[in-house]
Amino acid sequence: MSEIMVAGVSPSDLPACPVETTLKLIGNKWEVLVLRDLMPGTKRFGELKQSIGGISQKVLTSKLREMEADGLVERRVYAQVPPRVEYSLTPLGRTLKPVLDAMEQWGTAYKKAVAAGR
Amino acid sequence: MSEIMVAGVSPSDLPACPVETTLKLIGNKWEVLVLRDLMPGTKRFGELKQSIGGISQKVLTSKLREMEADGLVERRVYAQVPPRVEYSLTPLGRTLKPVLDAMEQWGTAYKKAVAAGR
DNA sequence: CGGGATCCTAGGGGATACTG
DNA sequence: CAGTATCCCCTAGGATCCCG
Repeated sequence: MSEIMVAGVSPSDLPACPVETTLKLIGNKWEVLVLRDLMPGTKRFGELKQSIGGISQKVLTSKLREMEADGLVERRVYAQVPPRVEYSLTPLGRTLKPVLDAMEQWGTAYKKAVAAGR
Repeated sequence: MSEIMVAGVSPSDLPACPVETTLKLIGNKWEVLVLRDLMPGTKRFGELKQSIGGISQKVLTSKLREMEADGLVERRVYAQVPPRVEYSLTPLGRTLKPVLDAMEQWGTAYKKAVAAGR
């Protein structure tokens, strides 16, 4: 990750604890789900809304804006009508894959334990 | 994790997606921080409140109760006065270490990038 | 289609006071 | 000390309507 640019963020904005730092960027349920659904590749706004499921467009819009401002997500607008807007992860956003993987693996193991253990 | 007992949870309570399953249990900022601070070992209520920082005792109590109900945290009460209550992670709770580690590593790398890259 | 702009509500969460 | 019990606030987030 050493070559990733992190514009507009001063170290003093960040908590001392690394875990809290991570929470500042993806401490919200919706943010994690956006990450999950963009990890495989680019998606349009509507696709994202569908695949996340249960999110309102207002919230999805605002989360995407936040994540864009944080440098995790890239927004590409195509000048055509009807509008086409595509979202994808930035290189920085993709560095979060290990976190997502850990969550996915734990969830899988937990579900297995629940199914078997009781 | 195959030998962990997960009482009182039916598979139908859980989302299909493993990531969402994980979010159901530790999708909250405070829950992650409780996990972080109990990972090294047992702590008393007051210690926990201090080390987490910025959490009210009402919220801490309720989060600990939830996590206890979810089988992540164990609560041990010592019959003495003044009361002594100790919290620790259950074996199941400890299986979340990889998730916490991933978050910690990402946060560390990110902070380094922010400090250097700009 | 992708979103602004509004309006509105549930409930997460703080502050304070009291108790075993 | 570790809660429980209130009161209260605020804002995350849903629903709707409109617009380029």
